[in-house]
Amino acid sequence: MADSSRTNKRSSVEGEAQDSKRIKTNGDEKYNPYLAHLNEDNGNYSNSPLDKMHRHNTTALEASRAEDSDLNPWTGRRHSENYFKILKTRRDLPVHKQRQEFLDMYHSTQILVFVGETGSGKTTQIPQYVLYDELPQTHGKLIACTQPRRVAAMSVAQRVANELDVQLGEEVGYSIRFENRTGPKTLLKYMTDGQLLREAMHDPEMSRYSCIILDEAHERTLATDILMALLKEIAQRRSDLKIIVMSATLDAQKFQTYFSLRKEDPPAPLLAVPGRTFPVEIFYTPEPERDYVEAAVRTVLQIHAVEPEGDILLFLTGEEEIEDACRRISLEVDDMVRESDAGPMSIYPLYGTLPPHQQQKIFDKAPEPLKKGGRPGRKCIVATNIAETSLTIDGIVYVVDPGFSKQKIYNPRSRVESLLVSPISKASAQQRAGRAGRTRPGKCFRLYTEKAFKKELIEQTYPEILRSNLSNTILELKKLGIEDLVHFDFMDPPAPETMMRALEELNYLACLDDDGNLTRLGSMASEFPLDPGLAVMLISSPEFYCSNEILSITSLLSVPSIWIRPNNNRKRADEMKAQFAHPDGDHLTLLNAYHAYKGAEQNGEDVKNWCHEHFLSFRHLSSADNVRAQLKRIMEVNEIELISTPFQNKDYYTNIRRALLAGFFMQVAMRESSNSKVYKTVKDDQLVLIHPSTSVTNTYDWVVYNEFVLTTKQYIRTITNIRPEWLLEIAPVYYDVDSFEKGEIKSALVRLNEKVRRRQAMKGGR
DNA sequence: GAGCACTGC
Repeated sequence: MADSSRTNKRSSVEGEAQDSKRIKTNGDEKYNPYLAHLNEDNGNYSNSPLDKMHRHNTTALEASRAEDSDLNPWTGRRHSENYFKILKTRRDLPVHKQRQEFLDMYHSTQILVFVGETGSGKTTQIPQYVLYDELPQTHGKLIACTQPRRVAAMSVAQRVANELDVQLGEEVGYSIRFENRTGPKTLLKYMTDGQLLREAMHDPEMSRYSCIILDEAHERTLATDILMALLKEIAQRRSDLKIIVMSATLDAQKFQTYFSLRKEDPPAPLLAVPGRTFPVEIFYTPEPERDYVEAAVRTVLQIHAVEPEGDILLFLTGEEEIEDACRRISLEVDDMVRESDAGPMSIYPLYGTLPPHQQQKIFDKAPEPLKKGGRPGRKCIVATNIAETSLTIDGIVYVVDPGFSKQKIYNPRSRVESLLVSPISKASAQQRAGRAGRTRPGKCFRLYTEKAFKKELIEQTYPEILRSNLSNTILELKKLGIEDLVHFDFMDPPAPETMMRALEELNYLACLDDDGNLTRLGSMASEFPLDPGLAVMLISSPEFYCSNEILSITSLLSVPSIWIRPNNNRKRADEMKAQFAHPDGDHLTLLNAYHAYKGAEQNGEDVKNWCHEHFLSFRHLSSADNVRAQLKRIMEVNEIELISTPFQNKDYYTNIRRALLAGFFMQVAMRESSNSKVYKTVKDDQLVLIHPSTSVTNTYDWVVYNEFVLTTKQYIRTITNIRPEWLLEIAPVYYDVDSFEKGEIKSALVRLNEKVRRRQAMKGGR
């Protein structure tokens, strides 16, 4: 059956392929097979086994033959010995057995859903199967495979380049922020999902690609969700574009249903490949645990006492909890070694803000027995969710899962994103358990009851799109040409209130006009990889004669904090920070620190050392520098002037403070009353305190703040003193007195208006 | 007088 349908299609497909050969698709003669002989190192298409293959009508056998040949069909060079070694292991992967089945399905449909568990080889193999069927060199369109994380895009691209026996950056490449390793010969490109989205803003039809593979779609990152919706639309206009959605098994059906293009269409076809993992035995507690950290520590010690050799992975929710648990485990293990001859244990904390060299330590070997023939040592890693997806550690046999993680939640009413310790989902619990079975059969100890697992845990973690502020997303979608956001076909549509809040904010920022259309400012703002407020501030900054400085501040605000404050040296760190402090605000303090850093660099100092001495993060300062360079390029393209007020000019800092308001006029707070430390945010009247990390010692009546943080109390963090008159001048629409509820802020604005009017009248009278 | 789940452009 399958064979005859393939033969039937052959004629028409062949016609297409020849057509596309005649057309020079991308203006680069290297891609035109008729000119290929002019190109010495790329001229083997005419003898290549690929020549006999017909696009969208190839077989697994043909591909295998091409792969087996002495000459590399993609480069014309002789295959290395290593290539054949790798080829052999590739053919042992579970996915290999289904290559023909995959091709049959790929040929018969425009969109297909592919599920494969870890170890199936889907991320490396499927794009290569597609490559041997798409034959991109005949028509010049690329194959893209997206990943949620940069490291994955880089390492998988390297792996696949090795498998195909080509140089990374040539036929196989990757593209991530700050690094594009692709070239004119590139046929297969790994990239982050965010990067593809950014490309789409300039190429909304994604016309450079003939096939787009979305990997790890089950993670449901914001970018993946937008891409899915976008691709679903594009697919209806571009019948030549193929789409593969790759996911873990659990939610395959949801993807299938979603990717049925029209209501009357059947669900998108599904291909499933088994993974290669070992069984993991699950244990539950008979009763709910009151204190999960305590229970987790106890469980780890118990494993160490009675279970055979094998490393332990414990999931907790954050840095503090992890460091605390590590200390407690370490003390107890010392006792066990002394009292009951237990084996040694190395304990490693693991969380995202840990510097990379400390993260690397988790890959150290487990310790040797203390004496010859003694009880074996083991490794215990205490990690956040980072070990659930981003980092895989081989050798884990025991997983301890208390069932919690910190999750971002967004409250559209108060417009606050915050982190909350919440129960994980079933999918997460399953993923965590799976970490125990990567190298041999393992055990997972869940510190909750089986009933709680079945009845209380939700199936899937809510996708990010339902838990985020969408201002940035909405701006991107407008730039992508989506007019009707209300009917835009998201897999999980965000709450209308979240959308309304985003539209409202973008309207106040003048990125959208009153009809919801993208303005010139909005279009320009979308070019920057920044939140809309920051982008608008940056674009407006030449009007305040300080775009150089605002560019620096913007970069510093878009990287993690540059201030280091070690627990054992807080005082010294604070003293150092005070050296950079500007009395008027933290934004200016940041700028001072950055200028000092650049100064040290220009003086030829050892900057790493200089940062260390000044309790500044070299890592984050240099990444701010990277961001600055990228933003600067975008400014130049958009002809946004780079200017400074001379430092000697008395308005140097005033201009910067005023410029901050151009993007952050909605993030202003007024002191509740003189002699109070409590502030009230404008319009939404939240009572807040200034975050203790501030370098500002004076108490000002009006401040602009960078972020609202909800922890033990409500704080505003990174603040700068402003004059309220500036608000009337810079954001007159937002500060229209009539739009304010009755209260202190409204009265203050009324008084302010009168003052301004009096002053103008006096000027006019003179 | 706090804290920083994790990504990404």
